[in-house]
Amino acid sequence: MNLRWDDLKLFLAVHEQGSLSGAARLLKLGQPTLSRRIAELEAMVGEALFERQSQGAILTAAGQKLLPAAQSMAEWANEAELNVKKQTYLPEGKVRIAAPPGIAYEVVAPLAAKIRRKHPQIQIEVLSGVETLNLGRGEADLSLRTQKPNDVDLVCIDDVSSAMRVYTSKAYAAQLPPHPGLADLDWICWAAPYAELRTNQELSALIPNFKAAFTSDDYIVQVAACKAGVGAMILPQVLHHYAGLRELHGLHELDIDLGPDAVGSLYLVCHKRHRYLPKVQLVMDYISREFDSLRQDA
Amino acid sequence: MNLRWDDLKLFLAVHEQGSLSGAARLLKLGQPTLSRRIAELEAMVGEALFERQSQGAILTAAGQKLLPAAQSMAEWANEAELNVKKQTYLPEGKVRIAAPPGIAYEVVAPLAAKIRRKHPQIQIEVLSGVETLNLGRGEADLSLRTQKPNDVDLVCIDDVSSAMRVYTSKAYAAQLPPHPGLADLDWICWAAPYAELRTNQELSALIPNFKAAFTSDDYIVQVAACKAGVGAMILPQVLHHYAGLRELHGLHELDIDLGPDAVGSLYLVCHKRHRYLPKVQLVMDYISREFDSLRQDA
DNA sequence: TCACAGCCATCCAATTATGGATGACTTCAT
DNA sequence: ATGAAGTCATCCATAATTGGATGGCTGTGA
Repeated sequence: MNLRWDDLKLFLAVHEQGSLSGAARLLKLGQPTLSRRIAELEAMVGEALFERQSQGAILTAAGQKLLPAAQSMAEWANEAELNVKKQTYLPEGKVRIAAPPGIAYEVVAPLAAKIRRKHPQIQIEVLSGVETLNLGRGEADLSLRTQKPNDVDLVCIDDVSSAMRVYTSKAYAAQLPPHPGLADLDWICWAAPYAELRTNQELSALIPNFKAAFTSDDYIVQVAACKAGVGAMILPQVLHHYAGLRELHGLHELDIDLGPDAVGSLYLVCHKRHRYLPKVQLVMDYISREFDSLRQDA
Repeated sequence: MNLRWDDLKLFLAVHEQGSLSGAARLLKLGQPTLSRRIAELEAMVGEALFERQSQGAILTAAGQKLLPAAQSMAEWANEAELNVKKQTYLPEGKVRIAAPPGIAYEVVAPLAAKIRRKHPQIQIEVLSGVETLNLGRGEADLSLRTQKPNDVDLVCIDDVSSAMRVYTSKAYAAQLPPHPGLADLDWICWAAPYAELRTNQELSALIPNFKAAFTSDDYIVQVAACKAGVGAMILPQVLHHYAGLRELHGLHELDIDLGPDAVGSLYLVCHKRHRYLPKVQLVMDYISREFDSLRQDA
């Protein structure tokens, strides 16, 4: 006959909740689905298991007889879940996170330190770069991306948006004319292989005959140049607020409007196969909490 | 976490069939479906349950831990099916009993006949041998053992003890000297693979330079040799009393003291998961009643 | 008497799952 | 060395399932 085991689960839920609707809510199923599934189970069994009333559903005699087996299955299913939880309760192992260089340095690295203090059994490997790694192939477990993924196998767990702002050293800002425009600034930009990054492209779009005054492929070098007064760079505002004790400390935010579209987003992405791995979940939770604090600082 | 109960069913089928393809065939599912469903279960569990090989799939340690719960669910699901089919809680199905050869022949076989007369819907399979089968793996539902189990998952339902005595044919006994010693007897013993049985070892301990006069791996052959006057064999006294109408009828009990430790026990053992299965419980009740009559005859 | 809230059953567009085809791999027999 | 037979994983057209919308019913309170 081959009763579907999940149907027995639904059957038990209906009994415990006292109604098909209640069971549907508990199991996060549609009420039509619950109704149909129970009807199919009854068809397979050959007689009614519930007597439907407007107040709910009551077990028939046949349903009463099925109940002990369903309850025992539920007990063993719970054992299975506890078993699995015990086995995987302590997340451990390496989690590889891919992130753009600035994010890698300012957000992920300090976060890794924080996670490691609490969870020494977790190793974090940060892949700093801008290539879209193949999460499905295991090239990274998690990815922080500035573009929303459109691959159906990828899940966007969380995201944070931020205004993009212009930052310089105080000394550099002091020697600017009043109300400077974008073209009045010397720009610090990304060198190859990062030349195609969005900030570079936006500056090219906004400034006629745009030429970067300084370029580097190393984020830290760019920040050092900015602090040394070489020029200006575009950064997410939340990074400036967030990294109070980090490299961005001491940079001055210019009061220059980059336009309504000057908003950057950061997406926490993973492959759906990895989503429930305990070690990945642990790190995702930490990143989400950082996103929470980023949102509150903004 | 909410493991899908049907996924556990698939998991168990893979284990029992030894491959994803085999499980797919058994369950009349597509092999890609089976492959994906197991992958999804593993994703939810957070680690691999099977080690895939070209020869099939082998349980990992995590899979081993999940197995008992899945097996128990299967048993209760089967109960649910039987329940539904019969509309009454009439135990039915196959019960496999493992027992040492002599016990299998003298006790279990006649008992099986008795049970079948009253309960034709119960099938009994007797596994005659001395290996300690893995009850947890479902290799047998019940076990009659001469050693008390110490596995925490096994339950000793009942047990019976008996003095061990020496038996020969009357003709053989008639030609013995008065008050013969153990060394005066020709011994009928177990051949490989049963050579390590306890009676063999006890004789080796009691008789210097002990050599069996006759060995066989077949219990019936040993009894036939004994009746034919080849020599003596050690048997539990209750078996001789019990099997009044059986093969041991006609054997003569010698008045030889084997010592105070010459006591054998028989334990009725099952796995705690099977304990409350109606079919198993029915057979256990019958065996316990046989133990009762063995104790009274002693 | 009437409105409301809960229930269940049905319809059908949207979503998800399935499995045939396929490729890659390993093992075994010739 | 080679072909056959088994395994597993992936793709994607097709089939199956889901659940929002809806209607009908009952019980309850104003």
